[in-house]
Amino acid sequence: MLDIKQIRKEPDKVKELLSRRGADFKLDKLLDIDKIRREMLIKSEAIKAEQNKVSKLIPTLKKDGKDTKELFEEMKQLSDTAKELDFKIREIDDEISAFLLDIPNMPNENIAIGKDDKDNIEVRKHLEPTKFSYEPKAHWDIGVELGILDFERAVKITGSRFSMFKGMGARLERAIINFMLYTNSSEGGYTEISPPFMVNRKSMTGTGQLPKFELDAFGVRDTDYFLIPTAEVPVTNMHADEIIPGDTLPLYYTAYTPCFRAEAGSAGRDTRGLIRNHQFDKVELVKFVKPQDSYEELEKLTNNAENILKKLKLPYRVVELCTGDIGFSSAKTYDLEVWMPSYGRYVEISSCSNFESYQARRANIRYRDEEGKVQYVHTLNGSSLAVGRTFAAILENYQQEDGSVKIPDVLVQYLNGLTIITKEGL
RNA sequence: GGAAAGGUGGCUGAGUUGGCUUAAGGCGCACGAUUGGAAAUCGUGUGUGGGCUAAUACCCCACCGAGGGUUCGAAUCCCUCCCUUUCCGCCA
Repeated sequence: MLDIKQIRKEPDKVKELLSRRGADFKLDKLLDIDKIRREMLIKSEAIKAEQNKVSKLIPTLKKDGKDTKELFEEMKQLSDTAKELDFKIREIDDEISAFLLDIPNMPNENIAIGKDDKDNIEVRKHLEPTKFSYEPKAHWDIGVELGILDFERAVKITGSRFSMFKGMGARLERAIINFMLYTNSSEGGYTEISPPFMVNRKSMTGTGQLPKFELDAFGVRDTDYFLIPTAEVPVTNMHADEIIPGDTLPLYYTAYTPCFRAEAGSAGRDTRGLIRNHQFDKVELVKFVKPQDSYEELEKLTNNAENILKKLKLPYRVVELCTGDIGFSSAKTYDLEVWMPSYGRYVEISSCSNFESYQARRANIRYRDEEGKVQYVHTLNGSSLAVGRTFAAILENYQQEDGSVKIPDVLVQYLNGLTIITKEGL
C-alpha cells in the first residue's frame, strides 16, 4: 500500500501519478479523515499521559491513608473519554486501512503514460517469428493428435478450462519445470523454494490480491485459505513481518508451483488450449532488494526470464507496460511475449515487475540498512516462465509437417536423450 | 480430531494474591576506559510502531502471541481466537 505520510506530505504528486492509471482515487477524503484521526489521537494520548502520572501517585496516596474516592471518580471520567476516543479512532483506522488497501501502487514516473495494452512499448525482440512451409497447427491440435494432451477428459474430471498432460506430454512438462528451476538456481543464483500451495488471507493481502480481487481467487471451503494464484504470494510473504539483516540482501528465490485462478472476468477469451486455464504450472522468480538497487535488479530479473526463452530458442519480444496496463501492485512491468503461430502474434509468457515498497508495506517486510535504520525493502517478481504457455509455444514453434514435435536442445538431457515426440514413439 | 502444558525484549530467563517493574538478572551486541596489543575486568548504551517536529534531537503514547473486556490502574484477572511443544487417535 501507499505511505499515508507521503500522501499527507505530497498529495499532488501522489494524485498525479495515480491519475496516470486512468482512475480517480479520492485522496482528499482520505486526508480529511486522517486529519480528524490525528486530532483525536492527540487528545487521547494526552489523557493517557495524565492517567499514567496519576497512577504512579496512587500507591503513595493510599499508603498515607488519603481518601482517593474523588480522584478515582475524576479518573473514571477521563478513562471513559479516552475509551470513546479510542473507539472512534479504531473505526477511522479501519476506514483508512480499507481505503489504502484499495489504492494501487503509483506507477514509476518514467514509464509510458497510456490507456491500455495498445500503448505499451516494444523494447526489444529476439529471433524472427517462426516460418513454416505449410499451414502450422495450433498446440491443442498437435497435442491431442500426438496423445500428449487431453482436454476432454480434464473437462470430464473437473470442468472447462482445465487440461491434462499425458505420457510424453506429462514428461515434457516436468522437463520444462526442471530445466527452468535448474537454470534459475545454478545460473541465476536463485534459491529454490517449494512453498505451500494454499495461503491465508493475510498473505493474499500482503501481495495485493486481496481485498480487491477476491473473486479472482479460489477459496478453500470451510477455511480461510486460498489456492495460490502464483508462487509470488507464498514466497513474497516468507519474509512478512520480518526485519531482514541488510548484509543478506539481495535475496533471490525461485519456486515451481501450480497456480489457480478463477478470473471470472476473462471468460470467453482464449477458450482453447493451454493459454488460459484455471490451473497452470509456473516457475517464479522473487527478489527482495535494497530500494536503490531495485530498478537494476528488475533488468537483471527480466534478463533471467529472457534467458530461458533464449535457451529454448523461442522467438519473443519484451514489452514495457504503460501506466494503464500495469498490475495493481506494480510500479513498472516488463512483459515477455512469445511468438505463438496459432495466434499469429506474440502472447504473454512472463510478467516481470518491480513493486518498490508497495508489497513490503502491505506485508511489513523491512531491512536494516548500513546506518542501522529500519526501512522497507523493494520486492520484485517475474515468471520464468508460465509452464503451460511454454509447453504450447514449444509445440507450435517446434512442430514438424508430419505432426511430430522436435525437442528443444536444452530439454533433451531432461528427457533422457529424447529428441522428438512422435505418435509412434509413445 | 482429543488431552495436557506453554507463548515475555536479538537470545536466555524472573515476574501470574493487579499499583515502589518506567519488564529484574544473565548472555550477546555497540561504544568508551584499561592495555604495547588482546583476553579478562569496569562503565555506558542497546527494540518496534505512532504522535509532535526542520530533525533519524527532546518529549509523549502504544506494544509481554492476537483481539476484546473488567478496573482509577492489567504482563498479572475474565472472554474469544492463533500458534508451539508433548502424548493419544487418524493418515501419505
